[in-house]
Amino acid sequence: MPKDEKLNSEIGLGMLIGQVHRLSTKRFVQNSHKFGLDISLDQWLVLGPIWKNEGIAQKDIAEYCGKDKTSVTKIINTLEKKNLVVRVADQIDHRVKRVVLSNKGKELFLNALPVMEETRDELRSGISDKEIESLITVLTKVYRNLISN
Amino acid sequence: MPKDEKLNSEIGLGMLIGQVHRLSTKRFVQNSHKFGLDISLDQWLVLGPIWKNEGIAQKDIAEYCGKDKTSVTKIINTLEKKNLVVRVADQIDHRVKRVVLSNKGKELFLNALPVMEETRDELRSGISDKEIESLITVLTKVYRNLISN
DNA sequence: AATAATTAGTTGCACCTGCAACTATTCAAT
DNA sequence: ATTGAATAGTTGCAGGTGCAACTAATTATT
Repeated sequence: MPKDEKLNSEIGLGMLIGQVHRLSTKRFVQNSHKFGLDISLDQWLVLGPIWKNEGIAQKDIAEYCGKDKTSVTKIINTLEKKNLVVRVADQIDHRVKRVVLSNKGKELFLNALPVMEETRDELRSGISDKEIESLITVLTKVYRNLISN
Repeated sequence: MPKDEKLNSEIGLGMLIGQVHRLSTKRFVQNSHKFGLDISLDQWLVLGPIWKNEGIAQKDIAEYCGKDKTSVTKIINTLEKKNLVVRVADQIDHRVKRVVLSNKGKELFLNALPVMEETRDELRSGISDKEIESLITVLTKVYRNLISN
């Protein structure tokens, strides 16, 4: 049974979103390997706000990349195991932990930028900017439907 | 272009898709609880092809719902643990295992239909059919970009 | 000041995913 | 018929996710 037929007729929106999500995270990892790097999409997503805001608190990371705080805890665990970041206890509020990039972490982040580029281009290949824009517009509406409990 | 801007535009679409995916699977589970059921979106997705095609082989389930064969193996493990399906060895080709719904599985599938309906309606609330259609069209293009290795 | 409510982060459990390596079976080529 | 390639499914490992329950620290209430 040809994949395209099934696709047009019966595949639902939810399933389509799931497919695209899984395939694109997979593609990102594959591309990172092609560039000689070893980083997952989610690790990259967590690295981002730390790059932009050295010493950001974990709860703010969670907010930035829309992840659960437990997910952030665990991703930072693996980033710390890889010596890419360091947790520093806040000296004023002893509950919060501030996360800082190591030199290795900064290096990896910069090296991963082209991976992002390439993955993005592969995703959008043959699709006009106008189409991408409308995609983002509608997807954002769906997002808003979901985020409002 | 300043690095910060570039970063945002690069991450935008992928992150949005990730959010929508995670939030919608979450919403499905929440709704299933609201209906007094206990089923995950992925379990539902695997149940579907078995419902439509009693005795379907696992590799066909994987193709139908676009999942890895190992994922299918493990989801069917949990479905079997929940007594929703049964694996039956094929009498001709001893490699394949055919999966069959139990009565409990059939019942759950039917009871979960309204959960699907409701989740779908929540996702699409306030969005025109035309917009959804264009969303699916563009997303399908992205999908095709990704599926062609 | 003492108590209660919030907040940041962690942990354990159950589930989903991808990859590589593996078993067992069937099919193809000689 | 024997060997070799392909196929169906499983397993182990590492990672990501959500939920509930938990610790520790801070803030609000009285």
